[in-house]
Amino acid sequence: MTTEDQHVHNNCSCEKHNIHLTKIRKVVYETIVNEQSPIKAYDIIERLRSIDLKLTPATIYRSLDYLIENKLIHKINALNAYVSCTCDDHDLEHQTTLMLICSKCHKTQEILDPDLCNMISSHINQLGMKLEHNCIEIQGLCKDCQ
Amino acid sequence: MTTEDQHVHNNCSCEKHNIHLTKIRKVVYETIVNEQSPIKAYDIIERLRSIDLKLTPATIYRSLDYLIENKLIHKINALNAYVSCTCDDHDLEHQTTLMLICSKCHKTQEILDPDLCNMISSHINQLGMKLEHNCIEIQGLCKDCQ
DNA sequence: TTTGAAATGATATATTATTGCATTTTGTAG
DNA sequence: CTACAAAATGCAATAATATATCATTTCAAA
Repeated sequence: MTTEDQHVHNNCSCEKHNIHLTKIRKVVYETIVNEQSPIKAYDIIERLRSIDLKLTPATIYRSLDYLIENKLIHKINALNAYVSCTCDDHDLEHQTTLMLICSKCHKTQEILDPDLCNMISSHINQLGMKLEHNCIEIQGLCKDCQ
Repeated sequence: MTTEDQHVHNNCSCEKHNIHLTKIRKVVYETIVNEQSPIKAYDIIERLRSIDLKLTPATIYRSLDYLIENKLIHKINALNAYVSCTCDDHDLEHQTTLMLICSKCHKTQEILDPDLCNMISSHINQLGMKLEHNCIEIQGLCKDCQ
């Protein structure tokens, strides 16, 4: 696999949103986008080493941080792995997403459900808390793994 | 602080539920229970070293695994830290709990909300997925940190 | 009391992530 | 264009989190 035959599927137009994808950030992002399921940081390093890009952990983690900050990817805490954001429209104010994670095959599915999120949000508001993080991880068994 | 003046607050009667708390598991559990917020594995080691109990990471992690399996504690993936379960009644079939986490002070609050959990559960069922994990982490800012 | 399973000890190592400082690249004012 | 400052990356070391393996000990049941 070369970088040339990879494509960025995310609908976000980066210029429009002041997102600055350097060569390194771009190739890290593409590696994540082209993966079927969340990929680990050191696996990204291996992947890129195989196409003769030798990046150190520091570089990778800096790219990951940037991509997370700019909501192009999510970190899945349950897996210590990274997956691209599949939201359709980054123009919309980003709302909290639900990240469904299969405990067995580790595939993820990101869903936007304003109603459910509003319920969660208003529920924790009653406790004096304010929802902040943009991704709630929910673990279960996917259709194929039950 | 000595182990003697620490008390286990969890309402679970261990004998009743076939939970076998050895001396080590007990002191690890008590260390977690007596903490105000989630504590990290290596901090537990330090805490116990200060009362002359020298335990290795392997031992600590084995205890943590046991306590998690038996639902006496939760691992907070967002923090890589461990907190005691505050559910009142372990006799009830364990349902999924919501773990509210303050992104700033890292304090947690565990809530049981059958309605909300049922909504989440039925929602992901529609996608062919089955809820499995017993704890959903939700990050935000607590009352004191806003 | 034997004995076998469970728990722990001990050591090494794997995995995940950050820090600090040097160097290079890039955007921009002059 | 040039020079400068800020941003990004290179590089090396190390921190932080977690597991594997095998020996030894503990403990409860037969």
